Amino acid sequence: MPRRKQPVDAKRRVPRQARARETVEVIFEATARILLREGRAALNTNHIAECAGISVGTLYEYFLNKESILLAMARREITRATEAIFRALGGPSGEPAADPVRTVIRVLIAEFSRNRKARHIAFRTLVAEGFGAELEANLDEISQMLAERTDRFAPERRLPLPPVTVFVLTRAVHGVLVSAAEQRYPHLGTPEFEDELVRLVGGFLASAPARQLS
Amino acid sequence: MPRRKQPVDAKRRVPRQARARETVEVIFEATARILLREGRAALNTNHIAECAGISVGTLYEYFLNKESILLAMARREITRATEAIFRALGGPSGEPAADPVRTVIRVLIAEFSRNRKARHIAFRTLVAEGFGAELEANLDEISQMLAERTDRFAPERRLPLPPVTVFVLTRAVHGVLVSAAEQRYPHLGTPEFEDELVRLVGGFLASAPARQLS
Amino acid sequence: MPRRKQPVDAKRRVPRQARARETVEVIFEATARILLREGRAALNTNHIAECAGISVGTLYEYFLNKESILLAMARREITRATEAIFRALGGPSGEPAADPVRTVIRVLIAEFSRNRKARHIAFRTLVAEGFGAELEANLDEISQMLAERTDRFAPERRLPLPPVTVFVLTRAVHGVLVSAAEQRYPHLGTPEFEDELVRLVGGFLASAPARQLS
Amino acid sequence: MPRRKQPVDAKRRVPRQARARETVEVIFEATARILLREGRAALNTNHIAECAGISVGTLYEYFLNKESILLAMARREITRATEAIFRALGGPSGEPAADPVRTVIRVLIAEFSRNRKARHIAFRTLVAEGFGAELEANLDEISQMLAERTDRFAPERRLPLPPVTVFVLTRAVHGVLVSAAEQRYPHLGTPEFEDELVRLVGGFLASAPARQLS
DNA sequence: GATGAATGAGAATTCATTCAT
DNA sequence: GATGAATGAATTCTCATTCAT
Repeated sequence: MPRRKQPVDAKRRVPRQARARETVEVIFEATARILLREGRAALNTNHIAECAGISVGTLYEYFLNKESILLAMARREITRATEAIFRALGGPSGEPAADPVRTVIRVLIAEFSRNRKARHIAFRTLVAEGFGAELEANLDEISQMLAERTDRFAPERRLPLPPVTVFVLTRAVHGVLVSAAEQRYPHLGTPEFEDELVRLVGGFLASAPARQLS
Repeated sequence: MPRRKQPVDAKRRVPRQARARETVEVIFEATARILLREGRAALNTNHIAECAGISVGTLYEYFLNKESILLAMARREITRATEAIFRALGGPSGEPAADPVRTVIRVLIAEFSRNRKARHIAFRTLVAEGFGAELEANLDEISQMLAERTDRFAPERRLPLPPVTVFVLTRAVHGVLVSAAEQRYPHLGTPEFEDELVRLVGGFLASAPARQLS
Repeated sequence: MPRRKQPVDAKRRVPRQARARETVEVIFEATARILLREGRAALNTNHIAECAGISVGTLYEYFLNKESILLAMARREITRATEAIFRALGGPSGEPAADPVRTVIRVLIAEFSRNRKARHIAFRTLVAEGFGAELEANLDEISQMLAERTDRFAPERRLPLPPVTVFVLTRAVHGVLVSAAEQRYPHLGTPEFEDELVRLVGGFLASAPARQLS
Repeated sequence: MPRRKQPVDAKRRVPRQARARETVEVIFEATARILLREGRAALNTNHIAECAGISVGTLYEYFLNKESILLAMARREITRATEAIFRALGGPSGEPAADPVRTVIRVLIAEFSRNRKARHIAFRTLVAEGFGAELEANLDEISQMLAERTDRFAPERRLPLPPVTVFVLTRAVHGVLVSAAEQRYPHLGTPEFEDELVRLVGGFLASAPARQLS
């Protein structure tokens, strides 16, 4: 590794043309493929470029360095998961899902099942590069949205939840999913797994101490 | 000629003498300091040796390679946490703690509060190098032990818990603690935080479906 | 050229052992050889290391980058020239040379005749990297020394010279030498050349307006 | 595929249209700005094009390669200086200036005061690329012309000067000016500075050994 | 046991130049 | 004439590891 280190953040060429967006996509795919097949240690820019069928130079037109690729991937995954959840819940103003908790968990499981290894490594990079707050903020955003939603359609629920509860709840679910996705757990995707997660959340919420309506 | 990558595992000299143990300790401290202050990317053997005030050659007397340092650190943390839990629970055959769940959680919080970031990075590396199984095995071991214990003193509990439940429970707790440690979550260490975690576990166990005694 | 740019200044390993000093010398020689035979464009760290019979890694133990090698060379040349002049003039407290101006010019010509091309490129780098002031300071230091000396042994001379005169004089001589060394001028080293330079200085000093003794 | 290094010389399109001349000007300005603000190391064609607000492709319409840009800049400066001197002296066949030496020096000081650093770097590059002869030839051309001129109007002068004298004289003056420009010497532009230079040349010429008329 | 200079494969990154649009 | 995305050879630089002292 030569000279240390540029910002990692800060985009290069903004992919405006279709061609450019394609290139970025190809880079992401190559990165994921290498991560999956050969592991993080085998990930280097020359290899990515070769795998992607582009030249190193082109790669550097779009990304500042190796880390920033992983960073971008992680961010895209975050955006994607968030959108999937919104969509599943019927959009910002849509009809409430019958069981919002189960809906969200189902979507999350689906997201974490895609591309397990690359996703995980990308996320790890996000945290390692000091952008872990983005991930955490996203968890809070989702739970915030869920809370509002539940509130709107089920005001008898004793919400809003206090911040500590939200923190524990989101990190618990996230921790289970991350661990399961980490290539070690074969049951990610089974109905039992989904049931257990729903029960985790349900049990926690059910045991919440009564709280006066605000 | 650098001859790269030997099996990461397989210990070198077992540090028996006091001097040797000191050296290992000094290496661990240097590693933690670098991880903490300069991040994962700045961690390399030359730097560790320099920071530790020893020569690279000496470092290689004690560790087979870079990864094995992190591996050893992470293992020590795991061992330490496991022992702390055992101790708190009164040893393998000791008196039962009044509330084993709370006892374990209290110990875990204490452990995660120590040396937050360095510990986390060591863990992350453990996982990255493909030794995640070790970490996971440890989680399962602890929960297994807890389950037995609870079983022994509270046989009316509908144990043993099915593996999926154990998985979700342990990873949920671990996920919360990791996130709190990583983020320097200000509430890590408050009674409310402990209560919430206890409630998380308790609520989950309480909502477990009835199960016929085997 | 990868990532831009480290300090250029700031030494690495200080060559204390004889072996180390040898290595530095070997690097300098290789650099000079390449510069002479293949030109500045062909100068790269791999090539230098190969030429010097060492590995690139070793080169980087002693120098931060390519520029810092040139920088060090230039500095060594400056030191060397200064010492040669001092020596020729009989040391700080020695007997005065019969003709200090000619003595200094002779030494300077000898210095500029050695290693013309490498020397020149090293100096150019010194200036390009923003350390041109060192060179200028050296010129001033030498002329300062000369002035004191002449003053001491020939107080009837109308010294001290005003700063502008010193500036013009030193830069004039230096300019002539640099230009002659620049590979283009074949007469560097002939007695006529020396005579002309002595005349340049002599004529200038002779035409100095009278100046009251301080 | 970047195909490197074509003969640095050999012009491309001769900028005939006003638009074309404008583009060349913009490129020169961008180059000077980069040289000035970021140094030689930061000078590259992509950067120049970006700075100039044109595309790299366009840049290559006007210049064969990077070096030829600097070459053209340096040449323009030389031409400009030469023309200024001719003009000041009243043209090739005009009336003689009262004091040709002072006239030339005044013009040179004015030239070197403009655009100091960028000009200097362009020159340095010219030399580095092996076109130093062009610069030197120009110096000789000017001094030659001056000599003729002085000869024509003051035949009692013991001219022609021998080549060594011409060399020393021109390089001395040039050296002083380059150093002053490079160092942002505060006195460049003061009457004293001009006087000193005139004295340098005058003193040198006055001390020339008698020479029989050819 | 300790040292630390040396190694060199390998990874990162640049930038002059082209060419299809 | 202009554009700017793509190219990839060339270079810089790192760092795990060894081994002679």
